[in-house]
Amino acid sequence: MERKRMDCPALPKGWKREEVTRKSGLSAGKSDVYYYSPSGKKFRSKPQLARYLGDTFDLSCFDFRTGKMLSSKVNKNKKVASRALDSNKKYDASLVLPIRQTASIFKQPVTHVRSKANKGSETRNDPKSANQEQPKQLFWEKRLQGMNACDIAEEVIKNMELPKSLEGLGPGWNDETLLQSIASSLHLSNTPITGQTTAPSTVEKNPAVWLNTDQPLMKPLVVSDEDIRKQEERVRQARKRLEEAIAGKYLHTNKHVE
DNA sequence: AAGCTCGGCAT
DNA sequence: ATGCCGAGCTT
Repeated sequence: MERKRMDCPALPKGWKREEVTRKSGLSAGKSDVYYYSPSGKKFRSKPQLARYLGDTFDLSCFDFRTGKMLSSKVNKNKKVASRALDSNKKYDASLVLPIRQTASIFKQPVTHVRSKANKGSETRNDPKSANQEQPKQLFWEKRLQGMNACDIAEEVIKNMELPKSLEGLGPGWNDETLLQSIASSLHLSNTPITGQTTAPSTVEKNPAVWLNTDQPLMKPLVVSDEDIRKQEERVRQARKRLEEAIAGKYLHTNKHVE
């Protein structure tokens, strides 16, 4: 059987995966999976790998046997007690987002408490308060960390690449949080997305005062006419490829999807 | 001594 | 059923 150390795209660069089929004994035919660090150290279990990587890399979605990121593993550690204990109901913890569950395209307040004075008269689903600002937790986007879109086979879809002109801001931002932050803003707000207008250093010093929660955690961005023209061209090209694919001319050219 | 392999416990 | 790791076997 093959004993090739293959690159493992789900892990950081330089990590290799190897699958060795047992060729004798009671367990003949079964296989063992090993990983090799960039430095060549061998790993033979997920706990061993996790111990080594520590906070460096989140293995919670990582399937050791297949070497792929599986969304079915998301939230497997977390539990929602009341529902999880109700064994009659089918319940998938991975479907519960850390944000409100209502259709978020429209602003739908759940409960709005005006003041202590008129307790008992909170408005619930009051249309009048629908356009009022809802409080947002600072850096709430962090709760989206580690969540991924996935396809029907549960394989995690790689994050899209962001233009390098987009720069995040806030404590420990990275491409993942930036993308999630922008996506959330586009989804939740109906105002233009322009980024934070306060200097990044000022925001970091006192977010409670200077952070604009309507805007994503990114530095201000100017979109030029040139950018728009380029994007229009990309869309045009994509539509053309789609048209051709539908026409059946290129049934097997799904390599260059953008 | 280090690396490889399969058994077998634990889950 | 299979993930994990001990330990015997090979190099």
